[in-house]
Amino acid sequence: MSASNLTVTLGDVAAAAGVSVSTASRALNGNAKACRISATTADRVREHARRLGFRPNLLARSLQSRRSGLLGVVVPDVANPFFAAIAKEVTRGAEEAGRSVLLADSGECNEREVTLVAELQARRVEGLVVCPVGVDSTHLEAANAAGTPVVVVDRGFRDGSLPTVTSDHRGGAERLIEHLLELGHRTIGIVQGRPGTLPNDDRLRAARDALAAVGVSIDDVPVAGNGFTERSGYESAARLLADRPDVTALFAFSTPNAFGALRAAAEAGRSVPNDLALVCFDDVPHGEFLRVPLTAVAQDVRRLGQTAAEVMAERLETGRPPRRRRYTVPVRFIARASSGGPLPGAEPRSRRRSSRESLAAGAPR
Amino acid sequence: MSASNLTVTLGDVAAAAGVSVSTASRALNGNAKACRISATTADRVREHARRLGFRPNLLARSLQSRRSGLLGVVVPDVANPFFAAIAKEVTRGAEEAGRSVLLADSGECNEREVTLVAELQARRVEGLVVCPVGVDSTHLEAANAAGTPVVVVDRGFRDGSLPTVTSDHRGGAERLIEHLLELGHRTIGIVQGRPGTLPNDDRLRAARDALAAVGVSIDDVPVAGNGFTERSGYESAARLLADRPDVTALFAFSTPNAFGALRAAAEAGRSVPNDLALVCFDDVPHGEFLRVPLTAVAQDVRRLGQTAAEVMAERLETGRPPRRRRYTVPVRFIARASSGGPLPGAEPRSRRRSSRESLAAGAPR
DNA sequence: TTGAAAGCGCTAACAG
DNA sequence: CTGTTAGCGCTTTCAA
Repeated sequence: MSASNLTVTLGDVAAAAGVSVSTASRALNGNAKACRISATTADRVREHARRLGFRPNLLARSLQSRRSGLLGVVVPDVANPFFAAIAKEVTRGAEEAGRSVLLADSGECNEREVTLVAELQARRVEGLVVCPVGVDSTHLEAANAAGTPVVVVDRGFRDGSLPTVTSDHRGGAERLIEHLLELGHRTIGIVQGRPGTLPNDDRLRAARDALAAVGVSIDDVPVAGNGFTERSGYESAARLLADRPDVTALFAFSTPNAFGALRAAAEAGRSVPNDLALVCFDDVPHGEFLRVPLTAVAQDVRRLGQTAAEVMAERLETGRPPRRRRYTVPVRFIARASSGGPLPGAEPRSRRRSSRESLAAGAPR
Repeated sequence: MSASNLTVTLGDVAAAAGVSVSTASRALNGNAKACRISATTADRVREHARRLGFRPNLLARSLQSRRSGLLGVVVPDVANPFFAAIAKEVTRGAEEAGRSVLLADSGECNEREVTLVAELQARRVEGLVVCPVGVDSTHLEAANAAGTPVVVVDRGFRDGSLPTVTSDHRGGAERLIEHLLELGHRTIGIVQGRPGTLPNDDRLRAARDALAAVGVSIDDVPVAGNGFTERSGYESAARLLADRPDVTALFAFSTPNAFGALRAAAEAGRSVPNDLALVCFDDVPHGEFLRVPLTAVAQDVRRLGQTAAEVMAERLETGRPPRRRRYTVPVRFIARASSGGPLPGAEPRSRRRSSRESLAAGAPR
């Protein structure tokens, strides 16, 4: 029996085989041919390595080769299926490239993110894929400048130099607003997520723009909310419905926001979609089994992760900086029951094809 | 400006400060006092370290100290919220203990799991938390024996020596069956998950036992299914409903299984809960917004992960083997609409308090 | 075809 | 109080 033994070193194998460590190293690394090691010697070394259960120490190898084979991944909440899906695709990509993933959870806390990034750098990760908390990017810019390539996913920063992969937030928001406009809605309440983050602000701006385009003044667009959570959705929707009883539709910026809004609507005695239309950014798994299936814009989370993985892989393999700074992944509009039918008394209005839509660039390839 | 610079070594700092590397090392590791380094020297070293942006190379430190500070985590599918939640808790626990997590995704493939475990061992992880694919454990037993402590979560192995953290599968299954029995059901179809895995087989056995206890012969319990997926749920439920039109209730072993069964029921023209009761193991987030809220047994996923983290932490900190081999986390029964009301013509039957229930042991502390 | 030796960056005995 | 020395386990010139 040759149970693998973590304490057996290359030296032990070499000794057992009666060769030097350098020979053993060469024999085991397939450099046999290249380094002109005799077949018999190579076999002997391999045989002894097997017998002793030799497992090369990757820490030592990394130290010497200056290549850790590690990729750092930082997300605000691993338990969130959205980030979990991204982590999965990135992990898969890394493993295909022979790298392992060091996963860290920032818990939506910027300071923690800073610490974690430093820690990962100390472990000499070769690259960093980060879904940042989103308020500050100096630590990421610094890491990138210091030679650890950084790719940012989901949330990002309006300026700066980091390659960023996001969904087409603007296109998606615009599409949802257009949909509501088609149905005759004009007073649309916005249940936003976390202000200051790029996805939130992009969606908000796009929504306002789309409304402004049909003459709805910005003051006539009630907005509330302070996070992508159900709680924020509930509280802000409740407030919105109380303050502005004239809203006929709600646009929630996340599914938790939408579920919160659903609760608030129910408590306010407004049934969806009859007394209130509801649309949301992000789809919910098994949405078809909901009591009120939600009209939504689905992000292609896997593609988000894959794109990040590809951008990182290219950066790592070629050593060249990324081709672009922004990679925008298209979203998918799904009309379902929650947005209801045309508002009574509304003149039908056909959807004007959005200029953005055709711009939504896919990932390379 | 002192941008952190990954290429600055301890030697550089020492040179700049005009001391030897050992002095520099001691000054920076807080061993100043213990090693009687003069305060001024220590300060000078620290100052230069800061100025140069020195970041200690953890790979080198790990190699020398023989402590990688790494914990390996292997799950069948990171994108699955269940495993993501476990990964999160374990990650949190590891980070609290100053360790980083190497995350790997086995993709439900046993061979891949074997490879990944070997890879993680090569990276000298100090411990391994694994949600195994579940068919073979020799590689895990080997790792454990070779000195890398292994903790198994969710799926596990009936025999072997690995400490295992699971939900109370038997108690949960028994509870659901009891519930259906109370409502008067006697012909209950089982939409199982992946046969051969411990959770599946434990649930199946408990369900059969509970039915046998009221005189339902094992041949009268139709069972179908080959995975925890929606597809398996759909196909097996369809088959079950076709072959045994007399079933009045279905017990799905996972939420995807349940959603599949829901589709199959709809296609078979049986509405839930009126023409067919449905219960399932595992809860679904936002279950209250489903058209037919599902009666379920919810696993305490976070506690599953926390327990695994604790068991691992204790093992790592004390060096002692775990106190027990099985850690069973209680589940929570939630009655909702999908199981319907009492079956017409069924004599009411009060629930016999299960012997298992009181046995469901919590995690230590 | 193989070995000796140097060194990756760090820590820790052991001497001063 | 601080420097010297010897590695941790591996790869890789450079010689032989």
